[in-house]
Amino acid sequence: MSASQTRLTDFLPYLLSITSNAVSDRIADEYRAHFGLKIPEWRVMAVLGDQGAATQRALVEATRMDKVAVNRACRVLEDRGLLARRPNTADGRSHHLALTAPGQEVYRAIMPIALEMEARMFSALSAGERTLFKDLLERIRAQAEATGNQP
Amino acid sequence: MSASQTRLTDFLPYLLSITSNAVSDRIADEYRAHFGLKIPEWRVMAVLGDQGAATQRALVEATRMDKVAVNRACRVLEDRGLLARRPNTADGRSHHLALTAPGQEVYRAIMPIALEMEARMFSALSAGERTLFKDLLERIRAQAEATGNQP
DNA sequence: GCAATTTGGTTGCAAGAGGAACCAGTTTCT
DNA sequence: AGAAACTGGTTCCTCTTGCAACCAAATTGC
Repeated sequence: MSASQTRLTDFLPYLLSITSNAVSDRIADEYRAHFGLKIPEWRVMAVLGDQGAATQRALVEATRMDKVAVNRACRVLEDRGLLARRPNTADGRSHHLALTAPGQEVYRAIMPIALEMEARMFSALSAGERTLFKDLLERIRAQAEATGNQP
Repeated sequence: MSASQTRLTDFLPYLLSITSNAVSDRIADEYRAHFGLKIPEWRVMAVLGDQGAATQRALVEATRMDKVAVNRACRVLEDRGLLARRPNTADGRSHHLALTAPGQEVYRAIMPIALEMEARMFSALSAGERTLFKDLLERIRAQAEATGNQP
């Protein structure tokens, strides 16, 4: 029972933040070095590679990123020819976005690296601890988001 | 054993990132609403309130923030009269920074709120789970930082 | 069928974060 | 003691991020 924990380094939000940053930085380096992709771009590719075509709206939901961030990431990927827009017959405002052939190749090349990097990054945890960790994160996030919306 | 987990929402770095952001956002709101403090400023106050005087160099270590961020936070706190600089007799380049009397009052007012907020944010976890979670975070961060430094 | 509201997407702006260059004071080496 | 290398702190600049306003297409209500 830590009686009076007033040390910054004992605060969970602080620990959570610096850990997340350490991991993100490390991963961002890797993606940039290997493919010149930033995290938002990689996230969009991950969703499209996994789910197939989607609108930006759908990508916002899937990645939990701001719609501006999604838009920018898509534009970059489009400019690089990794992603193509096709008109959405059901709704003239949006487009169906999908990976092009080169985009799918990049996706297939990235995926194993992403998984291997995740494995390396969390190698300090046993398989059981990893699933437990996921579960804890999920509960914390749910709580934080629930707490947030009382205007 | 998730055979082929290629879903973005199954990636630990992704989950870690969005959870950390959710918590940070929530906390940032609280500090801003109550005291007009940003997270970097709050971190500096937390360290000074707990440890007493320190140089910026020491604050950089204690908070794991960039030295520019520390400098800016200190300047803001100084302008608000919450923190004072005293010459460092041992080293003319740096100063000893410490909370002023009003600064200590703010610190004492913030602390219970910070603790209460932490408790609320992590109320989804049992006491045992919280310590476990801390431990897992620590190991992950160590691993991430170790992985990072091979130039 | 047309006005009013909503929604997907885009643009612009302003704040935040981090890096590189820089200054002043300190240590090291001769 | 003086030159060279180093370090704490500051400034400057760039890149990223998020919000708010905006446009165009679509839906709702009359």
